[in-house]
Amino acid sequence: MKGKEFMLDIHVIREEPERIEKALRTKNISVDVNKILALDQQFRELSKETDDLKHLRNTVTQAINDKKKKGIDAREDILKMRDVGSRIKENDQQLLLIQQTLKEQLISLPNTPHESVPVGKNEKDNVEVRRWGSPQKFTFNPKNHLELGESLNLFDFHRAAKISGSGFPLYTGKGAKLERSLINFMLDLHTQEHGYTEILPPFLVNSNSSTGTGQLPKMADDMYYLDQDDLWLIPTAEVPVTNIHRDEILNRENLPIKYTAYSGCFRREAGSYGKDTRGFQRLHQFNKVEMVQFCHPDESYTILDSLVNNAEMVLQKLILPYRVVELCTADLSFAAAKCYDLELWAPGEEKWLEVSSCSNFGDFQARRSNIRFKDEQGKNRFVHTLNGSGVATPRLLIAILENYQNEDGSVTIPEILRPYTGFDILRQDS
RNA sequence: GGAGGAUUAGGCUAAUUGGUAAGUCAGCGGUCUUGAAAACCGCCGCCCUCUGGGCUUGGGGGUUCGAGUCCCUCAUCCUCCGCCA
Repeated sequence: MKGKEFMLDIHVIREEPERIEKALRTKNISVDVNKILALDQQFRELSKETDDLKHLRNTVTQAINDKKKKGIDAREDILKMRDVGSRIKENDQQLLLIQQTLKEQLISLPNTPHESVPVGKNEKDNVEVRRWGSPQKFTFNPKNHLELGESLNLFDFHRAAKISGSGFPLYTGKGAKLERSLINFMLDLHTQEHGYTEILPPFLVNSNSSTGTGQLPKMADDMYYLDQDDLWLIPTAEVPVTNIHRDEILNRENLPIKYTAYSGCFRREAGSYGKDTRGFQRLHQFNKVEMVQFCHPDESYTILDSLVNNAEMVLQKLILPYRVVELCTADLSFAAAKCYDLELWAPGEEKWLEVSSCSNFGDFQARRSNIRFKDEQGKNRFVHTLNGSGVATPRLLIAILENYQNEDGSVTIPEILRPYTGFDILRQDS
């Protein structure tokens, strides 16, 4: 049995079952660790017994070989081994069954929160870390992004619904150009100033990839699935980009490896109908620039801070007011050990909108995906993985339209974007 | 979609035509050295209840006392053909 199937280290569960149970409880997950330990125990006992049988077979089989070479009759040994062979086969089948059950249990266990994460019961216990910029004071009643976008002909949700259904964006004219400009601006920022290598990944991935980053098995209902080809539409570039190095041993000198990638993102949003669905707030398809890093275990929490800063720079260069929120234990995603969200202020909607989520996964994803490096002693160890949005465009577009709107209904383009858009203001008649 | 070839550990490469994976390079540790190189020794895929065992030749199955080797099946890559943006 190989260790790579496990996400939480079975050794850690063996040694500190209470700590794991307690840590998962802060994530609002109740797990019966004893059930897992019992399976593990059962597996190891039967495994030992079978290994002994195999040892017997190996030695006797070698003896048969020697006898045959010397011309001695070995029929008795062969007959004996026939029985041993069938017992081994039975045991192996039983072992496989136990192993599968154990694997199902382990693969469904979420990551444990880092000790520094504030313990909380729900999203209300998230902690605001800092704010940047100050919301504009309007001398008029600010419009929301839908009113602005429709009057400026930037997008068309009615026709999008005709083509695809609700929750799919259709950008038109300067709206489409603005969207493309945002993507290019962010990619240029991360590659030129933050040292990331640009990636343009596949948008469809197989089940192994989805399991590696932790989307499967828990999030299966939230992803689009193509039954005919057994492929999943990616909910984020995190999935294909992290899986670039699945089953690889990375060179220690190359760490940290930093990738940034644009991708379309596809989410079924099952169960979230009705809330926050207006306009660009929640979509089945959207664009996002993602940052992914692979690093030495000792560095991951330092790198998390810089990752958050990289994402913040997008918002600062666009001069948009935002706040940084640290998620409490209960609000952490399945695979995350620690996570910060960036939220933009939207004066038209009058609320904070999440545009980025920056997480450290520790060795959780690396363990599932078997991504390792050789450490200073030449031993293979799992890397740590991190990723963060840098950033998602729909809510960024909302914030730009609503923060940069003028009294006459026009919208000024943030200065940093103008080289990309080629225009500096959006007017009704242009 | 069809035909043929290929897949051995981090890389590269062997294995009596069925007899239980041999080497090499890189890397890590050690001896030696003022230091380095060279040389030599050990480690260098995974698991276990670790002075010892077991597993591992792309994945899964079969035949056999015994499979890298024979059979079936799937995956990936290469070449050719067909179709097509």
